[in-house]
Amino acid sequence: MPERKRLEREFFTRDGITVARELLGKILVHETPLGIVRGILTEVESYMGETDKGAHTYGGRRTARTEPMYHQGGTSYVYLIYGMYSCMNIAAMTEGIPQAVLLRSVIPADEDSGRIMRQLRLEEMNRKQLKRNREPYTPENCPGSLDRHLSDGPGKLCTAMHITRADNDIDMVESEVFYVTEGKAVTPSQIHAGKRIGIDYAEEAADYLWRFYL
DNA sequence: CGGCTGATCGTG
DNA sequence: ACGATCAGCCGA
Repeated sequence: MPERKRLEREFFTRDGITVARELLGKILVHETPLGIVRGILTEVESYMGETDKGAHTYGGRRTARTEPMYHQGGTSYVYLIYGMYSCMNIAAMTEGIPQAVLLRSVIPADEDSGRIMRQLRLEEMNRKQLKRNREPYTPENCPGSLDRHLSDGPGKLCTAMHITRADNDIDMVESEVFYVTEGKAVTPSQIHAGKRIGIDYAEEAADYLWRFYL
């Protein structure tokens, strides 16, 4: 199979809504010690700078944590949420304009990727089993929810693709191991829009249709 | 399938 | 103190 073309700077230096919609169907690639993991992006959300009450950068909050959102389009922004999960974003626009796209869901792009995602998610579930003093799951006896919900949420996506805060503030246009490539064709009619999830505190911004999914 | 809840820790 | 969440548990 021919190598897919990587997305260049021009793709990411557009507004956060355009970049979000255009990312659907593209392939997120992470080269890890376990092998290359490829996920087809199926759900994303836009976070639109200093005026978006749902965004970490609302009101111009520029701190050590939010700094990557202010960097040029194509920069990764990975942060810890609820003390135990990572969330992965890609910055849009140019330096100084803190728009970003939260990556909410992928499906494995090939069999190898599916195997790696399953292994990483299983390891994560077993760390919790251990703490609860329960028997670890095996690839055979694990609950069906593992496959049904392999990487269909921002935290699960990061676990399945081995994305941690070590991957924060990476330029995904230049990186050799963490980048996005062309994927499958998506037509406008395949793109659905809904309210963003988990930002009830954002008042009217909680109702904006800035979540996009296939 | 939908609703509820505890877990857990870096950040400001 | 507060989350851009998740899994497990419950009832329908």
